[in-house]
Amino acid sequence: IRPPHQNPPTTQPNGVSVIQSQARRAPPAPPLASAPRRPRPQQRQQAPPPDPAPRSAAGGTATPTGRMKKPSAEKDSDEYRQRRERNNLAVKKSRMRSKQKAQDTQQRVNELKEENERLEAKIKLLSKELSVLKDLFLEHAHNLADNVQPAGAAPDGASPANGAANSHSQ
Amino acid sequence: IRPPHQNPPTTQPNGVSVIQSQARRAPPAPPLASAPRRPRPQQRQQAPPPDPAPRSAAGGTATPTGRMKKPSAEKDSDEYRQRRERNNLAVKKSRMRSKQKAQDTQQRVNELKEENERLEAKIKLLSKELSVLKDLFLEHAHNLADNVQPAGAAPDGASPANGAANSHSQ
DNA sequence: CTCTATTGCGCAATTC
DNA sequence: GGAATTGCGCAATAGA
Repeated sequence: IRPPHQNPPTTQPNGVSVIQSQARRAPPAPPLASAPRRPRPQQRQQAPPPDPAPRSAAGGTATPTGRMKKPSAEKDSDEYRQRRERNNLAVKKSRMRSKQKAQDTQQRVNELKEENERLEAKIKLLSKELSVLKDLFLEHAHNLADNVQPAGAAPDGASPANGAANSHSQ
Repeated sequence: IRPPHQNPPTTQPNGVSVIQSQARRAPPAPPLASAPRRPRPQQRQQAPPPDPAPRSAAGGTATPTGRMKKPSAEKDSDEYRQRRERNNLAVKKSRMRSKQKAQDTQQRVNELKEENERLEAKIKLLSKELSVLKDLFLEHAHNLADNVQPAGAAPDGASPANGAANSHSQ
């Protein structure tokens, strides 16, 4: 595992503070083979899977220089930058939480495992105790039998411990 | 959760199919305010924070101070594309596993919780049984007392069930 | 050194 | 319009 680094927000590892800066990104930065920006189908919404039409390729870009979607400026926009930055922040936050949750869950597993062991140990103990007591009962019963039967005359019928023969289902 | 969509890579939102071909990405694509590709500081390795020389952009083919790994062409390289693609694949795989693991862990928690309940129920049962048996013992002890003491004469000393007075803790 | 696996990051789409 | 999520690609590493 790799210990998370820590990079204080607003600073890049290399020390470049990238944050709220400004401008630059003149090059549209063709993301490359990057994602078509996935449709992101969600549970409720089901994007039509097929998209048989492989796009007419890059042809469309009427505005090589400009952004197609947005008439013109967008990335140059100061506001765009702000939004991006806020989003980036939100993303970081979200991911942090996600990670934290995963860790917590893992820990939960460990705790539960421990408790399980504890409980099992207890069960073992209780079972043993029970077994001992039962043996005592049996022994006692035998003693009674030895006394009563061979002697022929029972000293008295008083307080016969009762014949409770417990039958446990285990 | 969102059902993974399926987006056949190779399609751009705007309809540009950009995939594995080559060519294109002429623009160095300054990702924006983004990091100059962060050094990714890690525990063991601490990128020398300073890198005072902020790359002179693409130009420097030479490797003055700044190491231009690849003098110039790199992204245009066919090989570059291949590597990227392979990595993208690996990334996807890795993320999938990660997600799967998280799910498994969560499920583990549920299972353990269930088992815990089971065990606790069992403990309850055993405890109850024990308690009953103990009560029987007590009752028996009392009966003995009633018989022996008041009568004054023990019928016989034969096979006295033994005086085991068990004292249980808890 | 090459290749895969991980991981932080920023982006954009989508949800809420 | 805004924050939160999430799939994706990139690049830097870690690991083999």
